[in-house]
Order: sequence, then C-alpha cells, then structure tokens
Amino acid sequence: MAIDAVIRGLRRTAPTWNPTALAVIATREGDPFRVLIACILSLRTQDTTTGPASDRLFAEAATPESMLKLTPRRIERLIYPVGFYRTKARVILGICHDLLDRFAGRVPDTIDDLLTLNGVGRKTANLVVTMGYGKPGICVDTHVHRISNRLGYVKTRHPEETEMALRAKLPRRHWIGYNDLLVSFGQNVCTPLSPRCSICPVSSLCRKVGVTKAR
DNA sequence: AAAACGGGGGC
DNA sequence: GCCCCAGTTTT
Repeated sequence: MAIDAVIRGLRRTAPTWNPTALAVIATREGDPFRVLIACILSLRTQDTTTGPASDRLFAEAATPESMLKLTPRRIERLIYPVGFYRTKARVILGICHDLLDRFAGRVPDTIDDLLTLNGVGRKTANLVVTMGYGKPGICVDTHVHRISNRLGYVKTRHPEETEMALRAKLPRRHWIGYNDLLVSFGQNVCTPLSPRCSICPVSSLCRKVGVTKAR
C-alpha cells in the first residue's frame, strides 16, 4: 500500500476542510501542560468549543500548581459548555495532583509515563509527546482508526494495532500536520456512516468498511 | 424522538 | 471483552 500516494491525494483537497479538534490543540504547541489539558477537554467531544473553553481556563491557571488552587466548581464553570465538564474538571485536578506528587510538577515526556496518569490514554499521550515536546507520535482516534481500515492500511478492531502500524510509517518530521491531516480527512470526508465518497481523493483505494450510504 | 457520536477506566 | 460515563449533534 502506497501510503505516500494516499497522503499526497489528501493534501490536495485538505485546504477546503473544516478545522479539527487537533488543530485547536496544536495552538498550544510547545507547552506540554496546556497540550495535556486541552486534550482532556477534547475527549469525546466533536465540537470546537474546547478552544475558547481552554482559553478561559488557562487565563486563570496554566500550571499544575495554579490549577490546584481552583475549585472543581470554578473549573466546571470555566470549561462549560464542553461535554463531560464535571468529569473533566475532576480528571484535570487529579492529573495536576499526580503531576506534583510523582513528577515534580512537570508533565512527563514519554508515552509510558504519561499513561500512568489517570484519564490519559494512548491518544492523549501521543499528542502530548508530539505537540508538547516535538517528538514523533501518532494520534489514533476513532477517525484515524476508521480511515486506516477503510483504506486497507490495517485490518483490525484494535486502535492500538493501528497505532503501531502507522507508527512504523511515520514521516521524519511534521508529525502534527501529518496527524491533523488524517483526522481531518476522517472528520470532513470519510465520516462514519455516510462518507462523502463523491469528493474523496482516494476512493479508488477504499474498502468501504462500515459504509451504509455513501454520499 | 431517537440514534449517532467519541477516549478511557474498571472489571 | 464488555459495560459505563454525560452531553451535543444529526437524522
């Protein structure tokens, strides 16, 4: 499978696509703590309200220490209306506590250390590593997992297997743009149930996995 | 009104 | 593996 051909095809049409949650998080590039918190806010939400929400939160607290001075109620108010705002406020405080407790207030820079934080899974850990620390990382959310299967890249139900497969093909640089391109394609074109196959630049490669009615 | 949607934890 | 979490968006 010529992944490079796929990527080239996607890049041609990408400029007309709507921005993704990843693009919002990427504006925190170089600040691991902000990347981490923005990732938590974006979990299981499809909207772009996480951008303004994290802006409001960071205006009051942009470090673990200052975050812990906020009450859960205050954080809930600041991040509303993102989905799961109560759960996320609790998770954020738990993470901040843990960072001070076990990592001297610093956000870890390895996947394995990040995974020990409660509320951080493989997607978040990869994004912190690439966006926060500029190191190679591949973000496999459900979009990336789905399109990888449809394009015949992988044949698996397990996102972790997709992550390993894509990691082996990761380009030498520009990882943020690469991740965003894949997510963007899944969000804007190769959507879950009725993808917009008529405008898809790589439909000839598609296995149509899970497609009920193509547009 | 109902179904689709999206990461991670706990078991 | 399976179920749960809570709220918005799409059909």
